[in-house]
Amino acid sequence: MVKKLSILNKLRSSNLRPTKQRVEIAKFLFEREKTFHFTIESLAKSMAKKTSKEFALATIYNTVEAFKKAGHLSEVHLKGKNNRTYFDTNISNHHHFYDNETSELIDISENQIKFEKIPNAPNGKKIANVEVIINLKD
Amino acid sequence: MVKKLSILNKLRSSNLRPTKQRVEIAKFLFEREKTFHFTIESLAKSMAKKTSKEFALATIYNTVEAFKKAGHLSEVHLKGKNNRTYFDTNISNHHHFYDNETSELIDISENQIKFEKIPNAPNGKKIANVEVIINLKD
DNA sequence: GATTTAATTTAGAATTATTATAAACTAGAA
DNA sequence: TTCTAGTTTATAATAATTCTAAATTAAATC
Repeated sequence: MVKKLSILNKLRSSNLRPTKQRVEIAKFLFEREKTFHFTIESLAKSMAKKTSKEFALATIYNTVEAFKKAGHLSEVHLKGKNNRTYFDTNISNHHHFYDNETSELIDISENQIKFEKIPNAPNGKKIANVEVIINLKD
Repeated sequence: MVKKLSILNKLRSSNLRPTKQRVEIAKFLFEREKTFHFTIESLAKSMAKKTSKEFALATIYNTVEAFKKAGHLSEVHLKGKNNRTYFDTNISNHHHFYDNETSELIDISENQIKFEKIPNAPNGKKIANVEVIINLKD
């Protein structure tokens, strides 16, 4: 009951009408202990399993985009071999392990990586943020 | 003449027949002082300018793929906002600045970044390599 | 609770990057 | 010169994503 409420608040406070679809997706994505990585395709499959009537793919796209805009999700700027866009429920500044074999992402919290040396931004630019991807192999 | 020859050698030693198209593309990509970043689209445009008869897009794809397989090009595993695949004539281990506004990449050599702290690979995995992307803003 | 309205969902078409196909062409061997 | 396998090419196919316009629905108003 508490969780359900916080989902509704999360949606409402972001000016997103808590429709059946958004609530279902939000519950699936945000009612978790750990951070969660997914693609549109994997999310669509998960929602199809969870509910009898499956959601339109466009709704998955719309909802994820809306959640991203609202700051509840972040997009991972990684081009894996499967060419799918990854999303992450972890919206804090952080890094990733990436396993190209399994296409799996694992979070690395910001404080697990420290730089001894890093270059300055070129000419008139500033550093917006630093993303580290540690590619894994067997 | 020397340059032309090294291009021919580069192709032949990779078991790539030095066709007109491959030689033209290779000259454009590899006869440079600095490292060069491009997308299929930008390369196609450049080749169209350079030559009267433009190359088939499939040839650009085929050639870039062949050069990549031969180890003359590397693919940048970055998903920018334009959703194009970037290639890099710098095939050594290195890092990048990325300007999301202009979609421009700038190389950072490996020795310009040093880690004070980095996590171990999970479970049975090993670290294949580490890619750092420094996102820029104005 | 019924009515209204604007937001949302939906199916399907459109778009975009990339890959596959199969016919025409060509480098290099014989 | 002839032959053949490797290449190029135009075009079709595929795959992820976005667009569109009609149907549905949340929630405000009566």
